[in-house]
Amino acid sequence: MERTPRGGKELGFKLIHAWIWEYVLKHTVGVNIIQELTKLLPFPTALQYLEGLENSLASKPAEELEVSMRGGLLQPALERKDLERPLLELKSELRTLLGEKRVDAQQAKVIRDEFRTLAAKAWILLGPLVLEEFAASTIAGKRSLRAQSSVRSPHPVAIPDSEDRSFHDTQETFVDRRFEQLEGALRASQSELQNILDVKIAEVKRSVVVLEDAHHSLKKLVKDQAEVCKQHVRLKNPGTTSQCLGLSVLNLPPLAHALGLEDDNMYEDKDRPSSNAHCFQLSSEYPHPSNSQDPYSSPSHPLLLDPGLHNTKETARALESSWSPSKITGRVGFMHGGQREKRPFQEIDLCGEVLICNSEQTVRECKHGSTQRQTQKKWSNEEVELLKRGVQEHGKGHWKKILNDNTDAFRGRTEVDLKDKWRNLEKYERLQYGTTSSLTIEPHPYLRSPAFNPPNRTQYSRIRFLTQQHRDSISISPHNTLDLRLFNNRNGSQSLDSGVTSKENKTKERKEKKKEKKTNKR
DNA sequence: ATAGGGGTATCA
DNA sequence: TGATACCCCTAT
Repeated sequence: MERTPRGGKELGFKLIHAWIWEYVLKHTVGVNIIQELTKLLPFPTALQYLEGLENSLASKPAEELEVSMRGGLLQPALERKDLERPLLELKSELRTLLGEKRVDAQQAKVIRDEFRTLAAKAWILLGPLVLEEFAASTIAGKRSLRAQSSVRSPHPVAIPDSEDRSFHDTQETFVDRRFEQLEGALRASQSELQNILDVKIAEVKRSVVVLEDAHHSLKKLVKDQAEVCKQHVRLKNPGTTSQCLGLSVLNLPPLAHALGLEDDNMYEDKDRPSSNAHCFQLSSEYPHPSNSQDPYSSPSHPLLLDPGLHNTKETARALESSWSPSKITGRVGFMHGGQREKRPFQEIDLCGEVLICNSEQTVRECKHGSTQRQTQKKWSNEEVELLKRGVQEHGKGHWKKILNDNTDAFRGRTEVDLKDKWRNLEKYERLQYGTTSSLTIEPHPYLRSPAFNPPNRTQYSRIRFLTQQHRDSISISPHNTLDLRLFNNRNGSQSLDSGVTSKENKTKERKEKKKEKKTNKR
């Protein structure tokens, strides 16, 4: 039987060694670790394995060999994942040990043993590839061995050319040189990445400045506009002026702190904290972002502009003409559909210039001859208890049944009221429905410090609206200058007016649509 | 009839 | 003044 030339075995040895090192290098950062590993990696197991394979190869006819290889004799016994995980674990352990510079003999032995096992496994994984080269370089022409493994080495190993001096180098030199190459490449890519990162950071910083400027100018604009609006629109409840003009958004915390701001669901009601107290309780777990080390702490939300469109002078006039005070006085006490037992209406001051209209909603009501808003009626404890019992009995969603069960207690309420109340109970008292025992207060998963109160539903919907509305008109040009098409050249008022017109048109369209519907019904 | 979006009166 | 409680509208 022909003995395999010595060179073949050396090559195989080098290959697997180099591969292991490439692998380790790829997953390791510190040079000291690599140095330490060098001492721990004799690979005797792999060597033995190789010798065993060599012998069995030498004693078998070629056809049989090929069959057995195809049949899976040399197929990798491991998935790469299986190899990777323990190696990574080992690596982190090594890093810890080396970081403390206390690798005692016993620890070293454990590590060495584990690495031997891994090396053996690595050999199994790499076997077919190595053998292919092995066959080609040693017994070329005599045997045709082609490993049919579908598995490829994750890190292809450069096979030293036979003319290359490195082929004759000692094992250590070979590996060392490979390290230098790889380390150099690593360093180069790292500095390249750092450069890219620096450029990006600079860009972001510039953008932040631009956005802050924009924010300030927009804020000023909003305030000015708001002053104008206030002069022309008198609200029924002056306390809600800011609310109706959307000025509350001006007081928002820096939104960019909010993780996942882009996520629309973030500020959904279900995600809101049940109370500030609860927030406070949770704040220790989730410190306020301002406590973090982030040097790019963000400015406030850049698009905090409320056009206050339906509260402009024009709108106010339109409202006055379409909704005369006398009409309203006449309508007090109107029974809406006759289905609901009305509670007494609120006194409305129609004298002078009090304009009782805060929103489109009210406009619609007036236009269609509906009544004014019901006065609020507080839910009594009894009612709430009845509602809870009803939900337990009939289940959530069967409001009519619940209402019919207690027509007296729920006098003046509709099934919709029950539904709304239950919604609030769920929302703010974390009430669950179903079994009796589940009617409890549960800790809310929303985690936020009290210093950061997310915008409420109204605020958020405004922000969303405004962001959408102004997305096209405000943008950052490629030259990092703010493109304030809407506000440039002191044409702000004009541009804004045109915005009003379009908004009014939309409102008109809606109204007309409604009219059409009504007439169609008739 | 119900669910869910949304406005606003009122509370703390 | 922000947050909640209550009420209203409308698609399904």
